[in-house]
Amino acid sequence: MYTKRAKELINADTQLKDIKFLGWVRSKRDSKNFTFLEVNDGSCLKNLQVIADESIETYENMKDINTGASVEITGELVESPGKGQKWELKADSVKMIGFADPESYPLQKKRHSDEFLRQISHLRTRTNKFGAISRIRSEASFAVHQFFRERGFLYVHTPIITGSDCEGAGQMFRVTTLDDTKKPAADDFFGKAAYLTVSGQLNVENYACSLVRVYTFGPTFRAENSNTPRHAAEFWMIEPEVAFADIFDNMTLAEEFVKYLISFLLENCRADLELFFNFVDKWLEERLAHVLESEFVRLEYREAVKILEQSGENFEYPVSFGTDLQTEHERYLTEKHFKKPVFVYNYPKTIKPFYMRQNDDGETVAAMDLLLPHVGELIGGSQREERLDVLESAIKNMGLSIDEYWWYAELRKYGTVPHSGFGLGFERLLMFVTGVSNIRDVIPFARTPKNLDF
RNA sequence: UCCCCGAUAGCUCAAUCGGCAGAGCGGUUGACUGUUAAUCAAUAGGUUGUAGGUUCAAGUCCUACUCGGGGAGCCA
Repeated sequence: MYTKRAKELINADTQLKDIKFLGWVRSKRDSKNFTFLEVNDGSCLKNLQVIADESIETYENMKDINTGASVEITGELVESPGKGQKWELKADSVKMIGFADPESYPLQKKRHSDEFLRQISHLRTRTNKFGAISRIRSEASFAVHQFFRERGFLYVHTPIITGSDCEGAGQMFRVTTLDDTKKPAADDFFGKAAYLTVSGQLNVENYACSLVRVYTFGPTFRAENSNTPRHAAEFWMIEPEVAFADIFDNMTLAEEFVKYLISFLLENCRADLELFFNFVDKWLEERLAHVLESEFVRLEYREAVKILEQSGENFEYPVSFGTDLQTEHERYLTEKHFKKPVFVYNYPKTIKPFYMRQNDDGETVAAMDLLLPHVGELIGGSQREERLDVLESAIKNMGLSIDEYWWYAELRKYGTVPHSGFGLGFERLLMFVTGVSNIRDVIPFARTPKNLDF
């Protein structure tokens, strides 16, 4: 007896005897003398069709086997006489492992709304769409590691708990064991205030300045009260950091990385992606192909402002040097003007954090954002300030304490090197690749303001 | 956090001017010898998000709140 997954059986080359198969019933179609079950085990998008004749000994079990039940089937994989599938499992025995009460089981064969499925996140991976997302997410994670490993990067596990009270990106969640948070932080577990990380960047820079090519890939937390389809309080971020690399090397790496991930998924998740091409976004396949073919635009912030000023568009927010680009501006650049991914770089230093490298013009820093059509900002990164005196005055000018960053500054004191890196929001990438429009649907159990179920 | 929209059966939605609470799907029961979101017949299922208010009468109008969606800000 061989236990097999649906993926192996559906792609089998020959008939197979003595097969054991385990999974959950997606649908049941019965007639007087026989029953068809569609059984899914999550190994692939397709269900395995099981046919059980009333003559088998265990046929009586069938009356309790309804949509949602877990089952163990043994039998023979044979060519299916029906249309729609090559193989089917002809059951010698059907056994119910776990009952699912059809009166209350919330999933029906018909399509459900994403909003409804979010309320049953514990069951939604039993649908085609969320099963597919789960497989794509897993494969994409693997591809991230493979991309960096092929290029000699080391994977660094940067801490989740941080003591820096300002990492330069958003509000932080406090971590405490105090029963009263008004007590002095000196009495707390770490003897100082602690937070969940908003970025592994400062730590991973340390490693780049000895191991040259490194990256982090882990959970990241923002306590911003953001109520949008693109933000979550807990998300996964990929942050490569490379020594001896400038802002242009950084953009080259980012472009290669994004293209690699898309190609990898098109090759390895074809069947799952087709669900999204067919039912989620009809332009998706074309858009992905277009990104792979395009050379990403590299546009200085100053140039971007000029293009926007001369666009003739009636923007709600005016464009001028020194203000950040608004969503409407980003969309104009990626969706109307260039119609492809755009790097915008060399932003005014007044709107960017202290660690970005100051350019010789005295006004801008070597920051870069990658903007994608229909997704917006996928990547934010920069060349880092490697000159100790410039860094220290930037920290001071932003009203931060140099003492807090002594270890970060010492990288510049001992054998400093130019280095660059970026952060890529993993869920945003998944949204782009699948066309799914809400971040809550590409992460298993979403954490967003006022939502901490499951 | 701000602006707009919404919440009616398990799900997706309808309900005219404020006047008897409806459909499809799903469920249940039955029929059917190869089904494919099976088909056919019958049937059950409701404190209309919560709390107030206006009215002879509220799913429908008003107020607050909760949750959801879209947009904005913040950002990945």
